[in-house]
Amino acid sequence: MNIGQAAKASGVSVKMIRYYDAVGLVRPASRSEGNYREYDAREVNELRFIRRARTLGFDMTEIAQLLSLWRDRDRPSREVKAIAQRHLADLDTRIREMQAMADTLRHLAHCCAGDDRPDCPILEDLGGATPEAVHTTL
Amino acid sequence: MNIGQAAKASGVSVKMIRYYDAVGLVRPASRSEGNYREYDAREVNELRFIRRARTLGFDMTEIAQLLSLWRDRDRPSREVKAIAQRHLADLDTRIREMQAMADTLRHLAHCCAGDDRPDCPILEDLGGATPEAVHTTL
DNA sequence: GCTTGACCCTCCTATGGTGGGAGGGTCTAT
DNA sequence: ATAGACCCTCCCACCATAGGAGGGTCAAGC
Repeated sequence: MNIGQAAKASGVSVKMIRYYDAVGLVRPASRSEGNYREYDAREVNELRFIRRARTLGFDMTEIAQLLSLWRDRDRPSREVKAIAQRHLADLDTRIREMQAMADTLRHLAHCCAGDDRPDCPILEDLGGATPEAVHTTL
Repeated sequence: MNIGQAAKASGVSVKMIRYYDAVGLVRPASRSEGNYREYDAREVNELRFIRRARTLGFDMTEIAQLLSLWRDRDRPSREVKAIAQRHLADLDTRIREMQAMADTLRHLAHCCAGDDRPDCPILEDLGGATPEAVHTTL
């Protein structure tokens, strides 16, 4: 199985397979006589695993850990869960931050007439957050 | 006012001020005899504006547009609102995506015992999403 | 056996926003 | 005059991904 077929079967792009190979996230693929990378079902499964983990937002460091636990039949599920929960906490933090942004923006946009007039609470907020500080520090 | 003072007054790091200068987000700062960048209250206000916009998640392209509207006293607030709403929609999309990730992960983590045993629904999900596809495509 | 086209290879570039550092110049206070 | 704080430019790294150039390999059809 060539890299193109592995890409189709796993849903990971050819580019990314080569990248994962280069950085050592997957073990170096064996090579054909013509120096083509060769893949079997096992390796395609690992690529799938990586793709699925990426869609859940795990970064490559976390995926490397998850992969090695996946390969280890005697892993304690505690370790997997710990990684997942750390990542989950991370996600929740980022979601909260983005929600704070969105809430502020929604409020400002709601207060903005959005017509021909120049008065705009959005720009006022951006420009005038704490204007007095400038005067006092100059 | 030197760049360090402008950084303190605006809350934007020295590094980032130079970067905004280099990429043209702000107009090139005037220079002293010794080639030091010089800032006045007006420019510090623009840096503040940028910082505030960054905390609301606007990217540099959007900020460039917002800045030019801010500088234009005759802008129609419609244009500002349009940019804000586009960005808001973007934020909401990303929030929804991350929430989907978090929800899935929360469910999987909840189902995982997290003890010494190797059985782990998290790894099962990552590895076994659609395993039959591999067999049928090999 | 030769050509064609699909596929593969490596190496380089860019993205976006930020930080870090090297190597060297400027300014200010003692 | 010297020390120390500050500034300058230029380069590198991050993370995950995509694009392209320049060239090799393979399979099918002639």
